Amino acid sequence: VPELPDVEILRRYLDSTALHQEIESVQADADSVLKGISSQGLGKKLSGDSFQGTRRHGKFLFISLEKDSDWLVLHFGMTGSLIYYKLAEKEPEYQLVSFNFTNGYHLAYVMTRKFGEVRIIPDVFGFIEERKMGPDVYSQGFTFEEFKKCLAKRHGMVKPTLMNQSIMAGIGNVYADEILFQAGIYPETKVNQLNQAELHEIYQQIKNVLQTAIDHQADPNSYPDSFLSPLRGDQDANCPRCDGKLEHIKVSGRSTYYCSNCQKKPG
DNA sequence: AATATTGTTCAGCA
DNA sequence: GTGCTGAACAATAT
Repeated sequence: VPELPDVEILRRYLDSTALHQEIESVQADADSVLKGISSQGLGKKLSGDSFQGTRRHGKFLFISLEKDSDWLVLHFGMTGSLIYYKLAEKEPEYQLVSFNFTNGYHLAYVMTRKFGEVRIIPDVFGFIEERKMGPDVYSQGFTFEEFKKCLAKRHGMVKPTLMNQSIMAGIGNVYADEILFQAGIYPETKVNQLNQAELHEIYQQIKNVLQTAIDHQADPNSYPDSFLSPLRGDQDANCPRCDGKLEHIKVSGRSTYYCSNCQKKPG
């Protein structure tokens, strides 16, 4: 689930717990998530240094260091999270990497499935370029004009387009459904069939849905009653807006929830 | 006990 | 070359 709002909450969590503390050692399951560096290499790189600050682009979290100019990169795949803890008996299950601080605390990078990424990079901008990532949809610079530029000459279905990180970065399966539900757009609508009003509504709902999710700690259980995401997987849930039956289909291979009454097929 | 789930990458096709 | 779609990947919960 770690999409933009989840990663933003993890970023703030790290900011409020693990900055400016000397790193004593690092343990890492090298086979699973470490990329381009060994467990020992990572330990050697970070030991004696400390986390200085954080940045986020899409679903990637970047951590700057106080002594070294390189950055630590974390991607949380589908099931990743961070847990800051002190006592050894509190060590979380499925901890793949542990940053151990001299004050006795640990920051755990936790993940049940192993689709994640932990690496060291020289600079954030170069990494974003190299991965061909589109603009971060939560940043100030992501204006309606920018959004329209991203969609220019696109012909695919709107849902996979919103989820394509090389077009725009941050939206995943769950929030794509939420954005299109709030905007009243059928998920398989072709991008080139959207009119100006529909494009603008989608743009506004990107901003609105992500901000609302962040304001609620990316916890679906606390989202407003008008939201669709808390109802995912609930077999007999009805549409929060019209009380009609919610549909569950596959779009481009991904599980998709929508309301056939509120989100009409075009044409 | 099959099946659904999540994000990214990549094969295959237009 | 380029864009689009869907399969594959790991491991758990149901």
